[in-house]
Amino acid sequence: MATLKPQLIQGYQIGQAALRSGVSAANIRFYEKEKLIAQRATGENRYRIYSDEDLHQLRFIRLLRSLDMSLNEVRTLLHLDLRKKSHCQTARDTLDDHLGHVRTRLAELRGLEKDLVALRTQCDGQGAQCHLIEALHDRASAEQPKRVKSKAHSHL
Amino acid sequence: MATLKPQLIQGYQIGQAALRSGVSAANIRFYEKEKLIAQRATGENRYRIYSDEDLHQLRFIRLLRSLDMSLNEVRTLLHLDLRKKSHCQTARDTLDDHLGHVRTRLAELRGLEKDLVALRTQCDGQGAQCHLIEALHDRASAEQPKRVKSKAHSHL
DNA sequence: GGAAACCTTCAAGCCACTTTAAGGTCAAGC
DNA sequence: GCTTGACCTTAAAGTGGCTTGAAGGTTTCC
Repeated sequence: MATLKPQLIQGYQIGQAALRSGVSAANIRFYEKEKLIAQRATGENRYRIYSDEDLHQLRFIRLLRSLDMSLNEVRTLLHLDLRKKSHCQTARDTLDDHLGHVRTRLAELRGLEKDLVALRTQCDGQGAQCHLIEALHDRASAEQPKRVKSKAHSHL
Repeated sequence: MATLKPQLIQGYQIGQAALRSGVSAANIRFYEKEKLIAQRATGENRYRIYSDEDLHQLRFIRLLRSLDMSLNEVRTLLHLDLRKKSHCQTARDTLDDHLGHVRTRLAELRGLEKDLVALRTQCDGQGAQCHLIEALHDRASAEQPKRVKSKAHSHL
């Protein structure tokens, strides 16, 4: 059982930081390697030590990732200075861009759902009236090879 | 410029198969390696040759992929016999499973959209009234590290 | 002093491809 | 016959955002 131990004077070891930030230890190391967070390995035994501010940054990253932003978008937002007008603009643009990606993907998925529901009606579940597989093959025959998959932000 | 050349007596080379199926040549080779399609390299010069039936199968795979099914789901559906009742059941289950994934992802994305729109209102675009970055940091502080990312079908 | 529970690095695996490198084959034109 | 260029071949590495595993070091408790 992983538990929340009392804070050390110097800070939290990676396991506690993981527990308290919701970012796994391996993932924290990964973010460090990707330079999303600073290196925190200290001298003596090479254990990483994190402060409450570090925890905040980890939660911030987790929030942006939960909004499905890419690590590059996260990187952009991480280095913003609240006071600069140009940085406000950057934040807004990043958010707008991302909202665009999400809406595009939403439209695609709604189309998918419609297609799948339509296919689903081809099968009554009893076997006697199942034209599902035929329907799939018919569609394949009817398909014209025009479309190109959009690859940007396909992780959505 | 890639064009539709007349069919060879024996069939299509991989480039023509790609053009006519909508699956890229490299991807066709990849599907062969993954055993979604049979090996088609012939004797003399080791060029692959595809028949119209092969093209149909490629289009079938492309259709299922455009419905965002995983290669494993595609594999399942590829080997079904239309006449067997149990296979109808399998097809139906696969489709239902997949519909479930799509709907889950749709719900997630709708939540994301809502969150992003809410954040977006924090910025008026003039800089003077921008609380976007503060809002993001406030959220990070408020977040409780409970959630676990669902990894199954995360490609949706 | 020994076991459990931490921590470390480095490498590989996941998915569905795409891209690159280095080279073989073939038809047309000179 | 020789070149040019458009095909084709394989194998390997890159993409993104992680997770998992191996092999070992450290710390703490009994």
